[in-house]
Amino acid sequence: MHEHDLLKLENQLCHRFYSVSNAFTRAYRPLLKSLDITYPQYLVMMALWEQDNVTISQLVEKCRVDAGALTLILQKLAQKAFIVIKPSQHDKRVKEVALTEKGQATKSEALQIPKQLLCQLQNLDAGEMQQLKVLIDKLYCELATPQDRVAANDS
Amino acid sequence: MHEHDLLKLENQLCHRFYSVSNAFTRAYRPLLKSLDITYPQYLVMMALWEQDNVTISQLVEKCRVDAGALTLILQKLAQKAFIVIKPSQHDKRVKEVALTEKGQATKSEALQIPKQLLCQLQNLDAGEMQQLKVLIDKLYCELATPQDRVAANDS
DNA sequence: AACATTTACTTTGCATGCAAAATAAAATAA
DNA sequence: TTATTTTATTTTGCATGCAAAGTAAATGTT
Repeated sequence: MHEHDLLKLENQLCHRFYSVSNAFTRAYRPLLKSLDITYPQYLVMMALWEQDNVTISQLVEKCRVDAGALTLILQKLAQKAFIVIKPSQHDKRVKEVALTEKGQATKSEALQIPKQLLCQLQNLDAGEMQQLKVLIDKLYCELATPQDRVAANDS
Repeated sequence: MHEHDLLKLENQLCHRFYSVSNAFTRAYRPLLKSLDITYPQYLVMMALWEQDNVTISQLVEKCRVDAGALTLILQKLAQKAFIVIKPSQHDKRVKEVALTEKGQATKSEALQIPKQLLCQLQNLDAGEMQQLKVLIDKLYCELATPQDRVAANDS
């Protein structure tokens, strides 16, 4: 590859991730509409369905959502009565996030979402899907800042 | 995989793209700082370095940036004197985007960017990089809306 | 105990990303 | 030609993503 080609868009891995990530958000939007949540809010809900009663910093680590943005996301999920946010008893700095009954109940509806999306990805077989996951995880570990990397390896 | 696992974050391809895409943006920021441009602005500049004097809709298609957002991005690149935007002679609806001398000259500086970023990705060999690109392109074709897909196949 | 430091979040300011509505000009139809 | 429709781009309103500054509470230090 000539030096000149280094700046071509089609050679950029980053541009592929940019395109696909945005495409995912657009693809999820109609599926999430009936739940009345956005894609980042969906990430948070998935984390909570997997493990309830967690702190905000645990959500930041698991969802890889910006902490500042998460403050607003959680406020909106609380407004919609999916979650409740309460200060921790032991440490007043810490806030704990818990699913409400509505939040828990929504999980069964949400189970349809991945199924519907997978229908749009018939082109990729399970093996390719797995390959992608492995390669992307490898990529993330190198790309993430040192702090992020520590968090990623812990999980 | 149990139905229950369908909603686990670690099983979501979308979350991987979300994480990596954001990580790319953060990784590029310090490299782009000396050029005084943001990551989306960099995408537009790469497109222009590859082909100058293009219309806005051509940039939308090539960069896969939202048209509404592109209006602002182009305004900022014009403010910084990287580009000039002028209405087309033949069709007053169309606007043509052209690099200024400064915009052209910046290309040689920008050549350092991909090199610096690749240094952070030593973990992936050329073969894995290529695999990733192929798989992601395949994914994009399925994920993109019908309109997007037409555009992707044209290029 | 009093001060400095670290930690967990929130706030702020700026830059998109996105859908949907709005504009203006060109192409078509009647 | 006039009315209708399509096309290219912009505007609007809302939701992040991000770095950096700000807060308040817990820890550590002297």
